[in-house]
Amino acid sequence: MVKTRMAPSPTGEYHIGHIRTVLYNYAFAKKNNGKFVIRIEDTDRERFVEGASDRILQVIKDYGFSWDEGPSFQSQRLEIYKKHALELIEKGNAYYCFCSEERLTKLREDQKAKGMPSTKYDKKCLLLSKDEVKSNLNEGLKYVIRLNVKPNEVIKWKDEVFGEIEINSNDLDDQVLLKSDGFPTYHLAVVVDDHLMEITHVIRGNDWIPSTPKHVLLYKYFGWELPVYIHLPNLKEAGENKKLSKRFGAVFATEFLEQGYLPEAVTNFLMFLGWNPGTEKEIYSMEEFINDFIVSKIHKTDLVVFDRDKLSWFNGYYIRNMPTIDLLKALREWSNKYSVDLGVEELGEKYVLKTLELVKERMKTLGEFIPLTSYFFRKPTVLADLLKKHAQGEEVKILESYTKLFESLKVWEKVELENKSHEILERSGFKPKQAFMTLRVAVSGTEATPPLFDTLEVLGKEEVLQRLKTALKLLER
RNA sequence: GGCCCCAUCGUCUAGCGGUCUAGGACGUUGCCUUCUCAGGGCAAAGAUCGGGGGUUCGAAUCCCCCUGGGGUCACCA
Repeated sequence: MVKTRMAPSPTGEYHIGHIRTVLYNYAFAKKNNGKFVIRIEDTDRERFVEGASDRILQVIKDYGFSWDEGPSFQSQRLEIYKKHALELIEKGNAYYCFCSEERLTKLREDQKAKGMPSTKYDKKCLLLSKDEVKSNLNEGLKYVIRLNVKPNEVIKWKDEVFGEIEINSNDLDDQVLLKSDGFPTYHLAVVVDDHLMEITHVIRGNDWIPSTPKHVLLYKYFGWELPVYIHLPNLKEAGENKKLSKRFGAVFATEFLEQGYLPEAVTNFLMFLGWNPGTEKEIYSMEEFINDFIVSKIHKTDLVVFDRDKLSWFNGYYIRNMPTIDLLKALREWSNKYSVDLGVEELGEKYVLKTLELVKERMKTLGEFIPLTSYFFRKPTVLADLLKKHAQGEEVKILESYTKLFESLKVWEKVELENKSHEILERSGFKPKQAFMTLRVAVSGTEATPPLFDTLEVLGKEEVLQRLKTALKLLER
């Protein structure tokens, strides 16, 4: 059975790139009727961040994912890793090392000074006799357990995306497997856990390629079957050739949600960062993605730009194509979850729905609802200059004649408003733009709104007349 | 610096020896729809496929070199 996993480390906030990795792991498992598991890799006590794992789990859920097993925590499985490290010592594939940190740094400095191409541990402790080791252990000396890498051995494996990769063991260091605090390092823990949890496919960022040979070696020493490796192109910032940076916008998975991006829009965007179906279809639901996701279609490339403009387009697309009633629900949930005041409270659900109907094709994020609809819920601030801008000196005449017209109307709906408004144009000689822009500004305070007569209809007769009156007063001064 | 990986419009990409005068999407520009902004429709600009050698009747597609970019070299993951 296919089994994939996501193994977050609770050392900070979850990055949007991590969600993309979750997405691919999840989809691949589901596509193959397999399982997706979550494992928390909390083996670094120094960088451990309180509450981080809860937040990571939460954001994975917020993006619409669920898991079939876990979360399990590596910190609760310490004995298992130690047992396996000992097993390797037994076999001669690992050894105790009692070297101090000072010696290690000095060693590295010396190697660097000598111009050695890379710095590596010198296997000093491998020379220790069994008795020496035993007495060191009895004295309670601090130790680590290191991988015993044999020289000049070719290590190779086949990556499903990048193909055959091989490396000489001379380029590998005697990696620490078990730290002096009794915790395993990543390399030991992943291999042991992936094997014990029967993970069949490892899908992760290609920044892991350089450490894969260590894992391959470990599998070999344990005598275990290698999982299938699928490395993904990493995400980068446009123009920077660098990792995503806060300087250019959100980078944490939660930030996008906070700003009013829809999970399904973000995941749709993420799907195409390193994968495509080979067709021209670009709008994908999770089900469709699971159905069409094929590993051979993962783009074999180094870096992929995280194009915020395209994300924004996806989000706008999802917003305007969502039934308005569902959008309103999403908007309310968002405002509750992130304590954002929509500023719509007193006017009732129906009214809010009408305004949303008018602005939804203009929204790129949920948050944009607020500035886009503010004049529907509060009196706008109207600037005299703006009022005069399109009126060509006729602002008072325009506002007065339309006030008179609107007062006389029995039916307040947009077709009627539009027809009657055009009739005035003919009689008075106002140009459409001249009159309608003036009205628009008087009623909304801005030059950009949904179609004027839709706006007037929603605002209602009383409110429109009041605003026209206010505008007229402003002009008197 | 050692090792590993990568290289098609600005960006995400299609392409797997001939159908490519290189297709789509985002972005950009223009036109139409119109009272504005969006949205929608249409159109345009935009890559001699990083460069140079091969292989082949024929290469974006295969091979080599160069260049450029990225990753990684911890008792971090």
